[in-house]
Amino acid sequence: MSKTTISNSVIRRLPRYYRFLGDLEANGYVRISSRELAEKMGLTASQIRQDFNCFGEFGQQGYGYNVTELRGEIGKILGLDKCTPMILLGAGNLGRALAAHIDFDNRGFKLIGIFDVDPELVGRRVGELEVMSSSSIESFCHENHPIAAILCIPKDDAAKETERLINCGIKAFWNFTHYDLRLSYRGVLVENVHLGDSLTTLSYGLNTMDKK
Amino acid sequence: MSKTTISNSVIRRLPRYYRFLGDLEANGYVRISSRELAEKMGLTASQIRQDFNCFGEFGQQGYGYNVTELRGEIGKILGLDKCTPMILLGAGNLGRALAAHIDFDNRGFKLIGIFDVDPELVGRRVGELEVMSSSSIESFCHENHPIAAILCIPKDDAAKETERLINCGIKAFWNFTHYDLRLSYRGVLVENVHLGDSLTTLSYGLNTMDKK
DNA sequence: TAGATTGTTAATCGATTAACAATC
DNA sequence: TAGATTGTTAATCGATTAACAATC
Repeated sequence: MSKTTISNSVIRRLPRYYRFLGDLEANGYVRISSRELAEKMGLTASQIRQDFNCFGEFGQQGYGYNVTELRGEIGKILGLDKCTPMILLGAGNLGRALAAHIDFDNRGFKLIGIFDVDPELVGRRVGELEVMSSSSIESFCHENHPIAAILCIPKDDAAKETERLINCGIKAFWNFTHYDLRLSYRGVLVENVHLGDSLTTLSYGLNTMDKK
Repeated sequence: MSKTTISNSVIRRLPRYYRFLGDLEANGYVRISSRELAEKMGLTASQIRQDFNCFGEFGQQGYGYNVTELRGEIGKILGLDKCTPMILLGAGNLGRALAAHIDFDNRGFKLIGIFDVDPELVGRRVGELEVMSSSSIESFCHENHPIAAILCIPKDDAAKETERLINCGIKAFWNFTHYDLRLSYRGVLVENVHLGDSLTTLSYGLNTMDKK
């Protein structure tokens, strides 16, 4: 029976399931059991069945799960059949790399605008888009109604620009800023990516390893 | 009393403590109580005290914690006083952006070499370094002994290159590949960063928000 | 000394794992 | 039908929160 509230731990595992199921599909798998999937992913079969059953009954007793079907269901749960318009603030190294590197289409988004304050960068081509001046964000949003935004701007601008984007109708932030975005406007989402923190945990690991 | 095994949840919070304490220090804070820090970080005072006490007694009853001192202790725990030599594999968009964008020095690392298979990229300057040919990895490692590596290479090369780097003495991987690095060579660390998965959870959030 | 706040133990909460009846 | 594997309930484990004695 499907649950009403899904725990964060489950949500974080969904994209990974989706990814593994895609690989299995590409390798010609038609069916898979929770036991076999657990083995491949380094989880327990119990956990996998619990996770899926948060959303419905996708399997069949005695058979397992149909790979394509299950992947489709998880894709729908993740909203990957959608195509939410997204903009990027900050066309520096990282911003440009994300614009070029991320497969937005297969993750439920479409990148439709890139902005920077630096006149040197304005007009520069990044993939299919041309960097626009930050001053035109309002008019652009008024016309094109993006719903999500990537933040690749300096820490000190983050609070101000976020406020501004919320006023432009942005509802979801993918934040690469060194600023901990933790706003609680009702109905505004934040996904913080602290690459520095991630690297730091690696340093911790090496440090404690040495001491053993 | 300090614990022997530290849970992963605690470890993941350490870099964030370190970051917040840095901000506090920059803003002239000398002391802070667990209650006040909890408020700023969106945690509970209990949790903060529990976390710190995994490593020792850093506070003082009736006073709280000395900001600079506590930050220093956490920095030491994280190994930020070290300077582990690190190399980068893959000088594409993302690789170059990381090389330029990440503050390695303040996270316990030093980037000392960048490699790519593409002859077009070899010789290109990225920050202070020049991209080298992947074929010279072995000789470079033999001479310079890097301990950590960033993987920004295609998914299909990940398994092979990882193996190769382990043979060169690499002990820690910061993996941006779409490949789930989950090797269990004794004494080899992996930090997987799945940017696509992170964006996908944002899609999930928007998708479920809409349905309410 | 009185007030504040830690370090630490006990209680609660939530997530993972185990078990098993239901059923394909 | 027998074997396999799910969906789901119960048991366990771990992490978070609450409480409070110790002490600055």
